[in-house]
Amino acid sequence: MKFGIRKQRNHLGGCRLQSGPGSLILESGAEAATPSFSDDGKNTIASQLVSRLREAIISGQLEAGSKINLDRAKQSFNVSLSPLREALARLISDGLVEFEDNRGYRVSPVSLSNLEEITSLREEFETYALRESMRVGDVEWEGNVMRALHRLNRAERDASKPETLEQWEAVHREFHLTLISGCRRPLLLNFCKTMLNLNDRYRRTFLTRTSGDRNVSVEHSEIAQGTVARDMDYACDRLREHIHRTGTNLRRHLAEKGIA
Amino acid sequence: MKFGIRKQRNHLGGCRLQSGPGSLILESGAEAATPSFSDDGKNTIASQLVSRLREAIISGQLEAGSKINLDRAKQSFNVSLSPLREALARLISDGLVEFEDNRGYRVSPVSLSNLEEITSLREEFETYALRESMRVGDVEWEGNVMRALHRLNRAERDASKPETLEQWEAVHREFHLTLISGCRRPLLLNFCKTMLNLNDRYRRTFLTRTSGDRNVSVEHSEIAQGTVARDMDYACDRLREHIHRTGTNLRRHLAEKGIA
DNA sequence: GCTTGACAAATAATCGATGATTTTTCAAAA
DNA sequence: TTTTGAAAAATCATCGATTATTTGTCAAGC
Repeated sequence: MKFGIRKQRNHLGGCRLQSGPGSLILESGAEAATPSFSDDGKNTIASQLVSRLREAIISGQLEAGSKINLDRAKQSFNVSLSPLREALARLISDGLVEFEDNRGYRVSPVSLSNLEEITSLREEFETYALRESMRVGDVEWEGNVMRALHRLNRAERDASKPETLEQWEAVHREFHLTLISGCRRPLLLNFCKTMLNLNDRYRRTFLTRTSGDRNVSVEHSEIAQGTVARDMDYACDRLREHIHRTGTNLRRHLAEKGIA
Repeated sequence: MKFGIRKQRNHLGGCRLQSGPGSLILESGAEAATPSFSDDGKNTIASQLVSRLREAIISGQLEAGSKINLDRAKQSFNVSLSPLREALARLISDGLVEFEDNRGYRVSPVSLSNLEEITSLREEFETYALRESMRVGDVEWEGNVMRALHRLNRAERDASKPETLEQWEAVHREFHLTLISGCRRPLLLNFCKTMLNLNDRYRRTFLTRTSGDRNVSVEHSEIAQGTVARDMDYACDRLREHIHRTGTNLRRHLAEKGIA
């Protein structure tokens, strides 16, 4: 007996979860597009908060390293303490939030060494997962890869339009996750997803546009083509280069901003 | 102004956090041995609960796949709902607990495919971390490895005495973590630690003693010797075999118990 | 001026109660 | 007998208030 939009008769009246002044208004347009599926796993306030907080951190709206004041966060997200704490606790696993007893939560700081670890772990883990996917992935997975590539190529990335940036980020993330989704290893996929999140935070914070000497579309296409052709070495080498180049670019931008 | 045992004047009177009938009494003797260091990171009830719940799950006291009834857990751990929920939320990251909106928390189930994934991921990434450790690890790390090996060799593993089993588990875990602790990659170490936890749950649940055709002490010694000698291929091969053998044994025991 | 320690303010952590959802029960209808 | 659906019970989720800890302030002592 679950269909359509949930009743959600909580204490907040109609204007539930509206956000603070000017910022943090998230994912309110997207879910209107698919109204009958809007309740997959985001029924509770705590779960909604996990998504909203994650997005706020990855997008850079919540500054890296900054302390998360519970009272203020409570107000700007218009929620009460219990779901907020629970959501933050879950975000620790993502590496996006840190916690210390009696000192509360803070947004994980960024650093050069952290970025370098993320990059090298992505190189290792994502190519491993890609290889496994090519080994055991089925035809449906291949189709998903091609579809994800197509969507990515169609999505334009115009820095002047924030909504296209959001959209590009979503399909880009989806592309990388689809590539490795054939491997049938939930724990590995979960870890790769976490690393991708962390990486995206750096990209969205420090990289407004790609470096001139890259054609990222071609890189994506080569990876995808090699993948569906099951050319393991070729696909993995392209993917590794792709990850490595982004890491190098990011490292330069961090250095420019004086981040150690 | 933090020394010695914390005041901890909470509402529970003297008999705080005592557990339910007959089971789940954990880590009460150990902390008396090191009274002046008992408060590293476990001040709050929620954080204490994380440790206690993790240990209860890994040791098998909380049955795999079973639902965690919040009311009952609240009572048997003698805590209130807020820290309990927060602790469980944090444990999701460890892969020890699963969660579903409005259906609550449950202990992650065990399965053959889960075990196989854990084993193969350990083979890949523990050897990767070991190689990195040998590449960049310093002398202090080498010393730590030899000390961990020594402690492991000294610890006896008598199935008839549960407290020695606990002790052996602790030093065994410490040995494996120390091996890779030289790599200077917190995210990688964290992942390996998680996999080790998951693996230990299988071992402690399904393997009361090691198979007769193994000399685990020798295996550990070979790994450690190869490691401090920085013989990368040798050490990694020994470690991989070690992990693989345990995986094979476990798989057999799971099959015997009819677990798919 | 610098340190120290008590006090106050800010913040984090916990609790008990209440609201919301899921699960169970059970009688009526098919 | 099986199915259905409403009511009851059990359980989960959230809230507001209370308690505990940390941080900030500032005057007294050195």
